[in-house]
Parts: sequence; structure tokens; C-alpha cells
Amino acid sequence: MTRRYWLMKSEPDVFGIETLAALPAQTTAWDGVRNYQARNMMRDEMKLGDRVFFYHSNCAEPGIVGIAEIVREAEPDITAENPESEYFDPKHSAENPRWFVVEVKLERRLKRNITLAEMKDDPALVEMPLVRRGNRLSVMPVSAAEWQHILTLE
DNA sequence: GCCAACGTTGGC
DNA sequence: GCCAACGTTGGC
Repeated sequence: MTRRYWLMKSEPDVFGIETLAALPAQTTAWDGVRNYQARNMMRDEMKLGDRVFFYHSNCAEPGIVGIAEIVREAEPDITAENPESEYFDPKHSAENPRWFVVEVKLERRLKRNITLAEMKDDPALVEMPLVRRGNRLSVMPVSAAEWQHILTLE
């Protein structure tokens, strides 16, 4: 089975890598994804053992700050069932779930922040959706070659 | 805080 | 099914 690679964005003001690192099992359900493309990848393509770049977005220095692993495949996002939650969606139900989570576990933090700015300037990474103009996907695939290359930047 | 780019919604 | 209006994302 081929292990795949991903990048997932999170806003450090909302849920940063420090938050994940502070959790008992350094594990969290990746909830609140409300974009169909991102959902489809989480629901249909992410498999146990896949690895993930943890990316900080909407902050002073956007970039990759850690590596995580998929430790549980897709299941319904219960925040969508909770009217009190900001992620509530009346079109979602337990019987007919619309939104899903995967569970991710922190593998390690990177020694430094590999910034969006340097990735944008890197000829080896021009194909990454991350550096393409206007891309707003919060979950995106990373090729094996890109994964390896980014790790050499650390 | 601005705004480009994109996704979603809803009237027709 | 089209598309204008609106909302959101997220870099800068």
C-alpha cells in the first residue's frame, strides 16, 4: 500500500501546532472542514498511515511547522450536528452525514518554519496547489517528490 | 485592514 | 441551468 502525503491548513490563533502538541495523545479530530473538495479528499482518499504537513495559515509567517499522521480514517463530523457549534449545518445528520473528520496525530514539529514565501520561490514546488494563486483549499495533496524536497529544506 | 480569488446561494 | 450577489479565505 502506497502511503500518500497531504497538507492541512490551520490558523494558529484558532488551533496551532502548539495546541496539538499540548494534547495528551497529541491527537485530534480535524473538524470544521466545510468545503466539498477538501471533504472529498478526507472522506475518500486519506488512509491510515498517510502523512500530513501541518501548515499555519492566516498569520504573520504562513508555512509548514510540523508533520502529522492519519491515525483514524473518515467518520462523521459531529460538530455539524450541534446547533451550538459554529460548524453546525442543518443539512447534516447522523443518518445522512455531509461532513467528515479524520484523526491526526502529531509526529513531530519541524526544526523551523518552512515558509510559504520560500516555497513560492522554489522551482521544485511550482506545481503545488499551495503556491498557486488564489488557491484556498484547506486540505490538499502533496506529491512524494514535493514531500521529500520540502524535508530537505528543513 | 485591504482585496483578489474563489465557493455558495438563490432568483429567474 | 445561468449568473449576480454575497460570503469566506488567506496573503500581504
